[in-house]
Amino acid sequence: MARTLEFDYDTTLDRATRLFWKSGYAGTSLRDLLKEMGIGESSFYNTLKSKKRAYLECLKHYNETVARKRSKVFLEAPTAALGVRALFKNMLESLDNPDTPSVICMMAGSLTHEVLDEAELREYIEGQISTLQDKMIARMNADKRDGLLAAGFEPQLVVPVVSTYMQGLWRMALVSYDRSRFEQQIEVFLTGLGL
Amino acid sequence: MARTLEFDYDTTLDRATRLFWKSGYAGTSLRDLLKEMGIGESSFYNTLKSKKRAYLECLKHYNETVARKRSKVFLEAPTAALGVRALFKNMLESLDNPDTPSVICMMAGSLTHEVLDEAELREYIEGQISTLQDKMIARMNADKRDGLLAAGFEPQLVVPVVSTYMQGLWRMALVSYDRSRFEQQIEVFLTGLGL
DNA sequence: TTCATTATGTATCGAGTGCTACAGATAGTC
DNA sequence: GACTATCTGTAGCACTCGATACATAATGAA
Repeated sequence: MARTLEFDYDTTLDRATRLFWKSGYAGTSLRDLLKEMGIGESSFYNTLKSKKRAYLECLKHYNETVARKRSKVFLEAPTAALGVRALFKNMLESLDNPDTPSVICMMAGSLTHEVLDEAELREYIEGQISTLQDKMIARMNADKRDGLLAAGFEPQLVVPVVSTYMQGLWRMALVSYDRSRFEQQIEVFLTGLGL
Repeated sequence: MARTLEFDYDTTLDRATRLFWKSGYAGTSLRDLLKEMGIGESSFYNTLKSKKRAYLECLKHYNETVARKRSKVFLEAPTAALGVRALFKNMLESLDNPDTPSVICMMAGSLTHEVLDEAELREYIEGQISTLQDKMIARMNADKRDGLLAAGFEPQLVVPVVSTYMQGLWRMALVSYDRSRFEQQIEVFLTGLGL
């Protein structure tokens, strides 16, 4: 009934995601984006509606790929404590991997001044963070019942701390990253919390 | 011998600082800046040299005022442990204070993608962070000798963790801030580290 | 006063911004 | 082929960006 899309949407979105991830929202111009995606303005505004919406779409795509793997890494570990450790290990591997677009997680990188003005984006990020936190809390509570975590250990209090600390690590990596130092401080952090 | 400045440099820089602090580097246009400062292009480029240099100058100004008070808050506490607690309290007060330009510390807010491309800025931030960390470590070591901190407590390992966690808190506050929740997780964090 | 020096206001630069209008190309339906 | 519907390339929109050119105004030393 009508003309078909000439480009593959998923591939294109993936490329856009890598660019946004690397340079952030403000640091990525529409021209850069189009060049990377290999499409023209018309195709862009036809599928995605604006730059802002495109960013949100890319962030969702990021979550369904990279971030999804992370939560899988956590959930598939034999215990919650090991799961948290696996999360940090995954983070360090990402930092060491030269193929990673940016030194910072796209979700973490999205927590900027600009976010405050974009309600939809902020709410999405907020939701994603709390969803992951809930998964971690649930898993820890299960471990607690199984006696894998101390009776005094309180997941709903500890998890936000872990989550917040990770945000900090992503940021710190921007200014100076040294694997062994990071491993060292992560160890201090985790043992302090009883993980 | 020559014409004198018609505006007060310090006042003007202070205004610029508050604007940069509030909206970030990319989020602040030169026009906004000039309007807030109450000067023209000529005066701006005569004293500060470029927008980038202006931002760095403002960040330094921020450190000499706001951040300086913070480190004072830490150093003047009776013990290092109380000093760290005072730091977090100061942070919460800043978050609660409606007169604070931004919900995020300007130093923390400067840790963005853009920073990576600006060597001078990055090095400055790096230096400031490690300077504060060194002060904290020194103070803790003194407390340790005085028996105010456990013998097993290792300042050079713990301080980076505290520093990183604070960065994370500033970021988290951007998306959702609740004082009592923050107090709660800070308490969990600190007691875990033995502070 | 003369003069060099610096400060300021105005106008504008060229480049880049996100975005849109519009004509033409491509598809399925009749 | 005619018709409708969607896609795409090109050109350009109105605007903002950071930065600059230049004439003019103020200052103090000679």
